[in-house]
Amino acid sequence: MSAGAGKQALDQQAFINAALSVISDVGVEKISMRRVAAVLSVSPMAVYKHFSSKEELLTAALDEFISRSDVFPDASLPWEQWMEHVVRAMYAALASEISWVPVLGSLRLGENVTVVIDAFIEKLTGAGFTPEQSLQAFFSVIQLVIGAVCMKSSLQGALTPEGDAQVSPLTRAYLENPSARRLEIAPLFNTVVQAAPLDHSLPLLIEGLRSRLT
Amino acid sequence: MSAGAGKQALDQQAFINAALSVISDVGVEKISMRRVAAVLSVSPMAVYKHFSSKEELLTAALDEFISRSDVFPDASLPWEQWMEHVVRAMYAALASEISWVPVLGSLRLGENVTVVIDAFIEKLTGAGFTPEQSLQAFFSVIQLVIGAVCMKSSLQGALTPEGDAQVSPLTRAYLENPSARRLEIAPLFNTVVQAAPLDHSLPLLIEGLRSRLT
DNA sequence: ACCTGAACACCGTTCAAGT
DNA sequence: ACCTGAACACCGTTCAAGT
Repeated sequence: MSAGAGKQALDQQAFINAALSVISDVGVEKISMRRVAAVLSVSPMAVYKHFSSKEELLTAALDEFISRSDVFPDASLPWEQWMEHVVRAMYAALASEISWVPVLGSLRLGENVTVVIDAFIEKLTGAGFTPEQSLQAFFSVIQLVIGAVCMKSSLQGALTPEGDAQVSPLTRAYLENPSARRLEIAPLFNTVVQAAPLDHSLPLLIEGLRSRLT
Repeated sequence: MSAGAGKQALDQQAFINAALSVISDVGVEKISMRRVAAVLSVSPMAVYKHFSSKEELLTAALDEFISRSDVFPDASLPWEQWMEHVVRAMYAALASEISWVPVLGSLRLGENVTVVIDAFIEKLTGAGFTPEQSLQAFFSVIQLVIGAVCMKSSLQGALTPEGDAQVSPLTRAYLENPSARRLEIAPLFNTVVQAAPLDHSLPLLIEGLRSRLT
């Protein structure tokens, strides 16, 4: 917009993009105002012209991340399949940028979440649920996604290196004080822990919802 | 143990207790090695004789927190009620020390979680579920608790001051771009958001489980 | 308006040293 | 063995100043 001075003023979006690129490089836990500024070759203090704190920048970055995740399937699917797709897409998005997980509980949810809510209510009311049931279903489902992704990140020990016997830390803790019962359970334990967390909880929830409908 | 030199050597437990007291004073997000050391009137570096990093100290502190939470009700309750009690007790414990929530996804689960698992499997297999179903039910339930407590902490804007109209930040975001649909939903919105998150999701899950049993 | 530089009050962690 | 002191390489944020 300005004259050809080479460097036009940066806007909020530029800092949000920079923040997301830092996050995908080093993770949310290592992002810093200095790093974000460095991506834009700008002084660390420039960020404060656009966001009043690190938390505000992260809140905006999370909202942008959500809007880029694009979770909606074909609208013509029956509600059970539509919901399963949306939930799995949310889970996949968060699992692909797992470092968001620890801060999910401390950041405000923003504008783009409301778009997802609208779609959810539209679909479920169309299927015969009341608006209230639909809204409650949405929050139940979000709970499951967040919980699942927390489980995933806390059950597998942060970085599982390549080879290794692939025994999760919790499985190891479980077998440190063995008992008759534990030895009986142990074979199940590792497979259940390693399974995709949504595979059991999501069908349970959908079944619960279906039983409300009829 | 040593002579009456006034100050016997500190053990791991002393540092864990100090960490928990710092957490209950200032929250997990503000704990630091220096603060923990200060509680014990000791050099910050003393902590490293017992824990090799801050993360290890936090992992031990979380495990201790879990063991103190004491979630088990009367064993004679039918499984649905037993489970509802355990889940609500877990939720209440985490809600009372809400600052744990953000780190739940990044800390390893420790020994004391395995005790809870054992009790869960015992109860559910006694009610007719297979060991595998019981274990999966446990993880589904943990997902719900973690998700619910994340929702709670991220839906209410960190600190809701006393009076105020009590409109959650998400509700406000929802009404910033109103539409016919949104105005219709709005009255529900705030009440659903403010409700205890488990009140809807937990019955759904239990209903789903019950339908598996028969 | 937007950005910079220096400074303040903190961090986690290492290392050599004390008793 | 257990703890200390000083130091290193970082943080978020404030403030006065530059253009």
